[in-house]
Amino acid sequence: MPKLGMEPIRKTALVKATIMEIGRAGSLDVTVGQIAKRAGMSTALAHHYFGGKEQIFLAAMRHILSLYGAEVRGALAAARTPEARLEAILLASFSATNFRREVVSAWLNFYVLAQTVPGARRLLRVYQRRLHANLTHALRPMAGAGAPPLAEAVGALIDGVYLREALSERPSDGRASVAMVQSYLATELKGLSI
Amino acid sequence: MPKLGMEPIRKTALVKATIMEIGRAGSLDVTVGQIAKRAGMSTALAHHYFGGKEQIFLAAMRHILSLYGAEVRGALAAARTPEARLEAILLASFSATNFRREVVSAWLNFYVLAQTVPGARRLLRVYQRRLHANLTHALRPMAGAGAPPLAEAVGALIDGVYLREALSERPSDGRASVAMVQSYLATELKGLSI
DNA sequence: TTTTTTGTTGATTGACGAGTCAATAAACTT
DNA sequence: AAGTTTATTGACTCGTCAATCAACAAAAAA
Repeated sequence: MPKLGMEPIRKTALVKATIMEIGRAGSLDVTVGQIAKRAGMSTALAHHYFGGKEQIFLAAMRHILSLYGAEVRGALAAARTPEARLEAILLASFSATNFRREVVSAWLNFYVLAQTVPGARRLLRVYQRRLHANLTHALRPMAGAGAPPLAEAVGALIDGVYLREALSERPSDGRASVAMVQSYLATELKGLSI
Repeated sequence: MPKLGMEPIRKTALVKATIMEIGRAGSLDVTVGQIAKRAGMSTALAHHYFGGKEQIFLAAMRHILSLYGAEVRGALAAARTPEARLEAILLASFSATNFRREVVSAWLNFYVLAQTVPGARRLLRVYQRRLHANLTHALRPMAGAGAPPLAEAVGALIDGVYLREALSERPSDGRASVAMVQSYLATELKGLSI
């Protein structure tokens, strides 16, 4: 009994299932069969809607990225001062969501994919540019012309801290990560006015 | 015509071939057959010496790590002042070697593997501890008791800068990476004495 | 010299997996 | 009512691959 308009439902189900399976496996070593099964359909249907495995993966990455983007926008909307803007970006970047196993796994494998798959590389660029733009905007009032290079450094620091926290033994602590980046920035900004 | 004492020769050949193949594929999606072929032997022999695919991968990771360690030690040996120590660590971390395609690929996949394979996680810990110890030692004269947490931040910054540089479009520029971390440190250390 | 250890591979096994196809069925169009 | 589009799947193809085995060869030990 084919109900019409299934395409978006099936596609989101597949994307969610893909992210869950990547989290379970810790890698992209996931079969279309596993994804389809978790999404409650046949492998043939998964192929029907996405055409191939790589496109399923890319859709999943796009989804992760859009979740992160929404989180940042949401936090940013309520921020009035530059300091609040910065904190909003950091809180969103180190939120509990981003430390969930599936999300960590997605990001790490995203980096691997970005080496060779043009689509993944493009998505990574989108993330990096957006982060850089947000940081520059927030830092401009404090750092003026020094904002762009400082944003570069803070962006790298965020990625590095995330990487370490995500791969640490203990359950990841977003608050500590935020504090670390903030203390770095505090000194850095103080330095500017000397 | 079996010459004796082949084991170490075969093993190093396999490790090198593994790293090259990982670089070629950009992932761990590499067959034992490809590795064995590049190393000039049969798949059966690869299994004979290593027992399985995972052990080949771990040996390759160990090799990458030992190369990096040797590079750091070499640079550190010549450094007399704390500043020179720091620079040595940075130069080694952002050397051309570490930006070669195979090495980048090995590191990225290493992170992925560290999520699920205990052996890989252990190796990652070794790298992190060693870096932290080296940084703390170099920073102690300048930062005193503040050295350990500062070393933590610098370590994360190094990883983050490496990640970005390794995945950037343009050929990676080690010198710029070193400069970025150094300028961060300069401000940070100046801040301490205020 | 027999035996054991070390090196080596072709061939095979057994399993899995991506993608295709033909077929079925319900809904929507004309 | 006939035709078209959308949804859906079981079965199949074709390929790959990790791991094992049996067998051969040469050096070292006994």
